[in-house]
Amino acid sequence: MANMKKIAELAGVSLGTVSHVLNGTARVREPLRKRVMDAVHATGYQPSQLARGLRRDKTNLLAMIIPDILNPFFPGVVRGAEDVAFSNGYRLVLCNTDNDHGKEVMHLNALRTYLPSGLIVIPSDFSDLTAQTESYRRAGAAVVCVDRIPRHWTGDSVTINNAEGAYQAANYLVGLGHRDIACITGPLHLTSSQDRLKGFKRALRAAKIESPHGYEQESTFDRAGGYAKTKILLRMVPRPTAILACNDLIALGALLAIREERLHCPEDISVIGFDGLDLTETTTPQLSSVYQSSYQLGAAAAQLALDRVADKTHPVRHLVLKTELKIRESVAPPKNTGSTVPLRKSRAAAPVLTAQ
Amino acid sequence: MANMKKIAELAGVSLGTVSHVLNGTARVREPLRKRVMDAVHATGYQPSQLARGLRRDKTNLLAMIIPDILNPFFPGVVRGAEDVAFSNGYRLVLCNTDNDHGKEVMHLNALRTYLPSGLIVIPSDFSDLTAQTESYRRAGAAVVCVDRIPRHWTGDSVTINNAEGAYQAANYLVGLGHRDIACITGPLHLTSSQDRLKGFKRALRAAKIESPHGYEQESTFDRAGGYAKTKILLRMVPRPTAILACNDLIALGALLAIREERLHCPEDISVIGFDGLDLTETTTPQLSSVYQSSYQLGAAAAQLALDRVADKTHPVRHLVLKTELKIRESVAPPKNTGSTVPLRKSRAAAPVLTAQ
DNA sequence: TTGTAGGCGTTATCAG
DNA sequence: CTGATAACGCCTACAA
Repeated sequence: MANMKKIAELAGVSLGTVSHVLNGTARVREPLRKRVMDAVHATGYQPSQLARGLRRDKTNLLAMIIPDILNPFFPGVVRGAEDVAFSNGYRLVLCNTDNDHGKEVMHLNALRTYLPSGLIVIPSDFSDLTAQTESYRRAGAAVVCVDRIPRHWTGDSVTINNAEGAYQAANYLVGLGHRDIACITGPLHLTSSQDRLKGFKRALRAAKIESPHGYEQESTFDRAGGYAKTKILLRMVPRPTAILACNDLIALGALLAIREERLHCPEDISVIGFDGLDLTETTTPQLSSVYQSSYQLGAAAAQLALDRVADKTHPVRHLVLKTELKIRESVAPPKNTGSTVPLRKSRAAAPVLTAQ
Repeated sequence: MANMKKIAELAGVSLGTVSHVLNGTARVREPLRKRVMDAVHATGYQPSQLARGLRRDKTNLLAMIIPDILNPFFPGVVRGAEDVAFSNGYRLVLCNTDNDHGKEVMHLNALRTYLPSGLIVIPSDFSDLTAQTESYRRAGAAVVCVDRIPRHWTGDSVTINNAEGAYQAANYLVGLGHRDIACITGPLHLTSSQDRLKGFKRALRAAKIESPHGYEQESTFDRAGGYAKTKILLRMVPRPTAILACNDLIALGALLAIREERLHCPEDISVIGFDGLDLTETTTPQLSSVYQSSYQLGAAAAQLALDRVADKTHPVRHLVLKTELKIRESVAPPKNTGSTVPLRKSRAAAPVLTAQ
């Protein structure tokens, strides 16, 4: 592989001049410059990122740490980050933690000595990352925290407005006439889960609704959890007429449990999910959901990181992206308040409604 | 950040000894060894991957190039590769090409000078990669091609048995009594698409079925393509009674088009997808599909790469993974041959069948 | 068994 | 404006 020395020989200039031409670090006279560039093109020379990084104390790598790319929420985040990174000449090193703090630390340690310019991290469930990430900052890397923010986090961050999103969803159900509204939350040690629950409760409080104790069920962020918790909810008296599922996978499990109990969504029970994944469009009924742009989340995070690379003294920013309530087929008024025609009419076997 | 020199000072030994201890490249006497390790632990020292890579002419990075992580097929591949990489001490640099050969080349060029140990690539649609990847081989990297194999590819590769998978699916439809079977293929410049079509045709030939010309529709590998092509198919005379969609997203589009035309799957028309994504379980009806393990695909690719890193002289391998036909709700015998009870009975509004 | 020194490919500093 | 030259941190002959 060609190196600078060879280019210098070919162009008949010194090594330093080649570097100056390549980095624009000094105004080199045109004839020399051209000779250098010709040699570069002739050989297909590309500078060694390894040597460059070693010398500059920094590479064009961004470390990205996420729980699990198999969870359909995360590909969007990764893609958003990669696009912004790529268009700025950076590359992404992707690491999955499975929400395992040990793995997270291993990745963090292993990548630091590559001297990435930035670190974009969606923390594993239980982690307090300040210790680990501090060493990145010391190494000059820009650290951005995404989606879930550890307590006491002081660096840049991007989240969505979890509380507001949940509030709007719950409020919509209230507006439809629902009074018996349950919530299946995500793991409550996550800030995002906590905030969604807060928003849910605020909506109920505003409507002066008091829920039975078991109406709030904590679940894992997956279908199995949603299924299990819904089974519990469906056995409660009074049975809830609506469920706010704090992510779409939970909602998927809820739909499954509802069908298995020979109930119908939305006629017997309404369901709203959270995230607005593509799969909400292909379920039956189509799933209403609090949409958030995972792509924007990732893109914003990468941009924040690159901004900080460019200016270390920039004041810390906490970006909060908006959610959007997308109502599809999975919600309807409760049976006993027949104020509105149900949204789905095509299913002949649907239970007859009391009004209209 | 601590470096080897500092460790040497702390332990009161020479720089070379530290290196020997760390790399096990010479048998260092225990007391010295211990002093070195103590210093390492005390400082939390980790060797600079940049310097090490520069010196060794190779890093513990694997470059992974895929079309688009947002396509639900690819996260599994990435995860499989990352798991194998991680458990062997390697990290993955992830690049999306959007099937854009230009982008692919940019990524390839940008990553080469990081001296990754391996390159795992799912080629962009049109690319002949031999030129690009040759430079990786020269740089000592192990190159593995996954899922789609360029013509004339001579290196290691992993694919699935596309032809056999499609054959089995088509054959199953034939066995059910279908004679009017259409196929919506992926882009036919991809080997995977070609092979699936071949398998489809072989099954029909074996059953002595001759299809009208338009029964083979070429589509992009997405929902929109599947939707559009299905619309075309549904207007043909005779209308096909079954469709083999060459991936699940196409099948999703087919389901949508069928519903929009007020037809029913599987009563009016059967659909089988390809890939066996999770989403096939949550559609209505649940989608039958030719399952392949994207995770295994990625894991095998990474393993092949690491094997070659360990032994450059290993003979070239072409792994071909098996598919498995998963029959769910989206297939039934054609209406005019009432040999079997349809699989779905729950929908009251379903058209009456001619027999049974 | 341990220490020394050269060099991997860059960049940056500093004379000319 | 151009050219030497010294690091960056590590590995590895080779010498002791």
